[in-house]
Amino acid sequence: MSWTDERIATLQKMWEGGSTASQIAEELGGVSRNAVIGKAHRLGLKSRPSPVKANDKKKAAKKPAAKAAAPKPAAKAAPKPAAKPAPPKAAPAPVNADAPATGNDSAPSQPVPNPAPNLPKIVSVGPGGFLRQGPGDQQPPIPPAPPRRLVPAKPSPDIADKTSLLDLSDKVCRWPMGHPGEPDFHFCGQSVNPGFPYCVEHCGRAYQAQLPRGVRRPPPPLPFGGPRVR
DNA sequence: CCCTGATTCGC
DNA sequence: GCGAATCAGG
Repeated sequence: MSWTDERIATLQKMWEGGSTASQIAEELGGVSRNAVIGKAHRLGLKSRPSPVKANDKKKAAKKPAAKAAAPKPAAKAAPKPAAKPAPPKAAPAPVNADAPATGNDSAPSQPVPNPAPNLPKIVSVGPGGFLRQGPGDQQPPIPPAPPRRLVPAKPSPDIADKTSLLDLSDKVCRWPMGHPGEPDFHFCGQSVNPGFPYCVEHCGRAYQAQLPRGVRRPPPPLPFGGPRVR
């Protein structure tokens, strides 16, 4: 298998979308996890939570003589300024539940299609203003797919209303709908909750409040998460 | 053990 | 450029 433009694009988007190299490799097919990582680095994209690269302490002058026979005298001098965009953590954002704010070309006055008139059991309010909910509280509130048309124009009509891999940007929700590789696989495409990779609705699913032990349920829907069902 | 990404190096 | 082998942390 060779790295065609499409395969590279898939790799790129999935990599940026947070998928692991294994998942990407499995999705692309015909390549190994190492191939994906190698290609990703060659493409220039890299970083992302690496278990190995993250730390850098207490190794400077600890055991210089532990390994005398250094098999790989690699000369390294790459100061990586650990760039942490600090995703959804402690963000003391003013909870303006109905102030979408910023680059919303066309979202007049209907940010959340589900105001939930009865206000069931919201656990907490996320930093971006989305509502955190328990894993089990997702059943009723997703009735109609809100008409979204913030995409300028589509060259191909059969994917006219779908956000494809190539349509992802910082402005649209990257929540995957379906599985990559399937014919109708696409992404949510809604306007993002400012500062997050997902829209408000999917932020509520991505960042769930912890439930007390015993009440927790195992299967939370994760993007690219579970085993493929083929 | 499993997983992860990073890096090296022969091709 | 490619990716298996290897490394190294979780």
